[in-house]
Order: sequence, then structure tokens, then C-alpha cells
Amino acid sequence: MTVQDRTLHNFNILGFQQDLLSWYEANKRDLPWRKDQDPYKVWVSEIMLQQTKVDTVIPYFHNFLEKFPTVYDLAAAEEQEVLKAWEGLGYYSRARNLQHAVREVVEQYNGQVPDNSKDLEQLKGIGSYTKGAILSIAFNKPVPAVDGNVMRVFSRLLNIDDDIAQQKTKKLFEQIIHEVISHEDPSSFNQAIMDLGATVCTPKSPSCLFCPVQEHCQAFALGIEDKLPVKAKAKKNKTISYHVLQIRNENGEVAIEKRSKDGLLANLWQFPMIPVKELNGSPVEEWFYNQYGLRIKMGKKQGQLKHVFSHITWELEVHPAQLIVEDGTNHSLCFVPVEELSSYPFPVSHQKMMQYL
DNA sequence: AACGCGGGGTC
DNA sequence: GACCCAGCGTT
Repeated sequence: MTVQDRTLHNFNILGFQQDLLSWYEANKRDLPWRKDQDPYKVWVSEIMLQQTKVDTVIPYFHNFLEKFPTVYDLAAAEEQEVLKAWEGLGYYSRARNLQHAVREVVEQYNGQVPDNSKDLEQLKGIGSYTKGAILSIAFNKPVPAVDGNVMRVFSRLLNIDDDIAQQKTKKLFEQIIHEVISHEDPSSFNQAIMDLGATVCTPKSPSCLFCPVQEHCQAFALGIEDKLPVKAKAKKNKTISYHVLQIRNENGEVAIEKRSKDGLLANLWQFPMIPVKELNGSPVEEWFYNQYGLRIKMGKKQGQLKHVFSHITWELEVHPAQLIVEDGTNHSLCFVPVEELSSYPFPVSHQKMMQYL
């Protein structure tokens, strides 16, 4: 059974393309990365837009392009500079992978973003969606760019109830778009689906009465648009408690450290964090000495905050502390003046704690 | 195939 | 609270 047999047997492809594209021509959003088709700008915007709303991305996009106008500027930058420009945007591996890939483009492709699938998909951070987005938007090639929007729109259009959280469902939609995409204007086609998904065919309360492709939509005809798409529930979020120390030395400088190069918030900076679970009732000062080899005296709690990630919740209790002896031995802490903190990339949770300094 | 990976907005 | 968002890399 082919994709066409299962889903497209009664779908008016040419009529759909025409209705979609003429709606897009009249209603497309005015977005900063749509001013030209510079592949580098398209690339940066697509990485920023992964799991991130347009309104959040816009100021970051402007700032990033101002700091790193070309692949050469980004390739030459310090990673910490790039992370600083990404600070607050989340999913920081996107920034590190983007710079890694841009350096490869400079070295292997003479600074030209590849215009073919084979080369694009082996660049770090470019998966199936981003590859399709770059090829279609920047190079006008008829390649599917299937994201959450596309799966939502087409699950409703074609009444497909496969779980969109599954990998194989994304492949099904890529086959469908392969059949349906406009070869006349693939760039507008892919962007039109995204605009439609963002502004009309929304996750909740879609505006079917104003939908330019309503007459092509099976879910609307059946009155089941609010039942689609089907998506498996996410795993439950776990809570971890920490004491966070804002340690001053005799010069009033404050202690920060760089996080691991792997895992959560990789390579960002933070105030030292003590997992409450590891204390087992023993004093923080003792745990800290065993871990860092430095004597400190902890002060009274200054405040607390809760920070929710997609898969973890941090419960943070903020304490001031004083360094007793600077022994000059190896430890991972840097003592820096408070006014210099703004030059380091910090997670949002630690930015919020700076009010207690 | 499942999981780790941010942060903000909406209802 | 739960859910969503122009997903990807690792295991």
C-alpha cells in the first residue's frame, strides 16, 4: 500500500497548492529572515526556530547577525561569545553545533553553504527538517521540511491519526509532502504551511472558518479538527534540590565555574551548586571542602526559586558565603568582580540569582 | 525507538 | 498545572 493509496487518493493536489500559495502571497508574515535568501541567514534562523517561537527568536536573530554577519565572522568567534549571543534562548548545543558546522563550511566548502542534501545533512545540527528548510527556502529546491506545524496541518487535512511523537510518522509525512509540494515554488510552499500552522491551523482552537484550504480538509469536514494531531504524552518531570552559593573572597569578588562540556547547559557558567541529596545531613561547608578543597562560611538563605526545564525542575536555595582561606591550590572556581559577570554566558536561572549579590 | 536537551507563552 | 513551540544528537 503506497502513501497515495492510504492518504492522497481523493486529495486535489493542484487545487490545494493554488489555494495555499495565493493565501500566502497575500498574508505572509514579514519576518527578518525573509528579507533575502542568503543561505547563512536562512540557516541561522532555522536553527534558532527549532522548538522556539518566532516572537522569541526575532531579537536574537537581529543581535546574532549584527555580531556575526557572515560565516567567516561566526567561524572566527570564540565559543563563549557565541554562547553569550545565545544566552536565554535555550538548547545551547544548537549554538555550539552551528558554529562547528559553519567552521566546516568555511574550511571544506570555501565559505559557501552547500546546496545539496548529501553535504548538508552531514553538518552538525542539520537534521531532516533543517536540511529541507535550507534547500527549499534558500535554494528553491522541492524538498520536504517537516516540523510540528506540517504534521499538525497535514494530519488534519488528510485525517491521519498516527502518533506524531514517533519518528516513523515524520517519515510518513515526508513522503506525503514529497508528493504534494509545489515544484513551481517550493520555497513559498514550505513557508506557507508553517505560516498556516502558526496563525490558522493552530494546536488549540484552529480558525477553520478563515482557513484558505478548508475545502481540502477532512478533519474539518468530519468536525474532528480538535482531535488531531495525535501525540503521545511526555514523560513526567523530576525535581532536584540544590543549595547555590554566592561566595565572596576578601576582595569582594564572586565565585563562578564553567559547567561540563556535556549535558545540561553545557559550557555555560554558574554559581556553585550543591545537590541537597548528596549532603545526607552533613554541613554544606564540609561537602564543599571535600569537593573544592576550599574553606567557606555559609550565610543565611537569601532567597529561593524554582526553575522548570522540559524534563527537570530545579529547586534552588540561594546562600551568600565567605571564602575563609585562599590556598592557591587547584580548584575549578574563578573569582571575578561582580561587574564582569555580564560578559559570561549564564543560564536564566542563575541570571535571576544575581539580584542577591 | 527512546531519551536528553531550555525557556517562554498560553489556557 | 499541562501543553506547545520552524528538532537534533546520542544511545
